[in-house]
Parts: sequence; structure tokens; C-alpha cells
Amino acid sequence: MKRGVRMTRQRRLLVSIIQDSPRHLDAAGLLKIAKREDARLDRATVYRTIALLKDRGLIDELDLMHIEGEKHYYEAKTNRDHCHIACFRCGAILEYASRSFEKLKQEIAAQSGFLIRAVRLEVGGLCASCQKAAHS
Amino acid sequence: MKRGVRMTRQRRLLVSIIQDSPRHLDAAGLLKIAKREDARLDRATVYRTIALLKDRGLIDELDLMHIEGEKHYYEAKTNRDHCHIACFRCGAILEYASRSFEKLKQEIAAQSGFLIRAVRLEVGGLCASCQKAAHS
DNA sequence: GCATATCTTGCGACAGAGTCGCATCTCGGC
DNA sequence: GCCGAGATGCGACTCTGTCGCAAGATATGC
Repeated sequence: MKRGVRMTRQRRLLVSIIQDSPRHLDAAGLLKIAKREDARLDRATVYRTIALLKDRGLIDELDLMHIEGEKHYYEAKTNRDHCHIACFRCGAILEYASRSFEKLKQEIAAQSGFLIRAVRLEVGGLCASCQKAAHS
Repeated sequence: MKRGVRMTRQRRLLVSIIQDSPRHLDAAGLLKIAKREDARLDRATVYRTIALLKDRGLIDELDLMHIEGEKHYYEAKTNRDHCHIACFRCGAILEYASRSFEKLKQEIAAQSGFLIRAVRLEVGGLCASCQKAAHS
């Protein structure tokens, strides 16, 4: 972060929360946690920070098949694209990356002529244990 | 549609609009078109109908990489999953299906143990002509 | 250190998406 | 045609996200 973008107390806080979070957060959840450290932190700041980080490619936006409502979730960007597998029943989220996924990406780029900048693969279904539990 | 679900004038209208639409519609767009035929049709009815159709697997929900705002789009469900490729610059939407996509799906199911019920692959980038146009 | 131009924040107001309860209406089975 | 389950329309509401603006913080030059 150089050239006119400032590292403020608020941004430091928000970034550290996103990076430390074991699960994916949405804007409201992020705000709630941040407020525990800084009660005056505003919703608008959260959205502006998210927009900034998204813009610079530091986080990714997901919606996890809209398991609960229409929220969007955010996660620190890893070097490799991966997909999210969400269980409709228990809400578990699995992450998945593989060579086939990378290959499919390349195939799509080649056939469509697109310069791909973002990929999002989300899968919804029943996880193994919920399949057993729900043999109705 | 049997067993307690009624085919009302409103539902017939909404379903036909979704099926006839050449492009993906969001709830607001659907409402707007529907109002041309039935001015008293309400927002709530649109959402309730979408929920019903989604529930029965007759339509799919997409968000097309949030190209314009946070809307969700809907499309009549085809027999084959396919992915959407959106151009960030001109907003064009391409659809794409391939064997590799099907294979990846199977691979994910096998490795994760999930029973897959929904897949959504969305790709964002620059389409071929926008790449040429934007050689800056 | 300190001043200062510039970037950010917090706040309030706002727009839009989506949901809910309830009275009224209507579909479809008899 | 009649009737009851199921839908609709309406209004009120919550939640997400955005904007303009005054006040506050930050990095830089001195």
C-alpha cells in the first residue's frame, strides 16, 4: 500500500480481523467484531475498506450459495483459486482446490477469448454426515 | 405443480416472462416487466414466486460477479450445469458448458463426499473485444 | 518536532432488496 | 355455483450498501 493510501488504525483492525478469522465473515459480522475493539467504527468504514481491499485484490468476495440470507462473505486471498462447498443442512464450508479446477479455468479462457480476472466456483449440497443423518 | 400449489394468473405471467427473456433478469426487472401486464402485481409476489421456483429447482439464481450492484439474477434451469462468464467492461454475459466442467463436478463430489445439489461457476474478466479496446 | 495538504472517518440521510403479517381475494375440487 | 386452502396485495419493517459533508487523522516536508 503506497501512494496516497493510508494505513489507519481502523484499516489495520479490519484487515487483522479478516486474516485471523477462522470462518468467512460478512460485512455485518466484521463490523460486530470490530466494534468490540473500537465501538465508534462505522458501517461505512467497513464497506469502504472492503471495497478498497477487493479493488486491490487482497480479499475475495463470496456468497456461499446464500446459505443464510443474501449476505456476502469475504476471505483473505490465497495464491490459488479454490472453490467453496457448502452444506445446506449443517452449514459447513469446505474449501477445495485441484489441478482440474486450474485446467478448467485455462480451457474456459482459451475457448472464450476472455482474459480471466476472477473465478468463483460455489457448490451446494449435503455433506457426508448430513447424508447419513437425513436418510428419510 | 401439484398438491396444493396453484397456477395463478400471476405465476403464469412471471414464469412466462422468465422463460421468454433473452437475458437474465433480477427481481426488480422481473417486476417491472410484469407490471406492464398487471399493474397491481406486487414485489412480494415476485419474491414469493422466485422462492417457490427456486425451491422446486425450476430456476437458478446467479449473481454474475456483481457486475452492476448486488442484484441477483434468475434463469430457467437447463438440464446441464453451465458457467457464466461476465465482462467487467461491457457487461456481456457468455454461457459455457463443457465436459471438463462435468468432470470437475464429479471429482469434487468424490473427494469431498458431498451429495451435490447445486453448482455455480462464475467467471469475470475482459472479453476479447474489450481487451483490444483497452490496450492502455 | 511541527505544520499542512490530503486522505479517512463518523455521522446522518438515503435508496434498494427482501421479508412478514394480515385482510381480502381466487383457484380448483366437489 | 360453493367453499376452503392457498395466494395476493398492501403496508410496515429490517437489513445491506451508498453518499455528502464536516471533523479528524496521517504522512510528508521542513
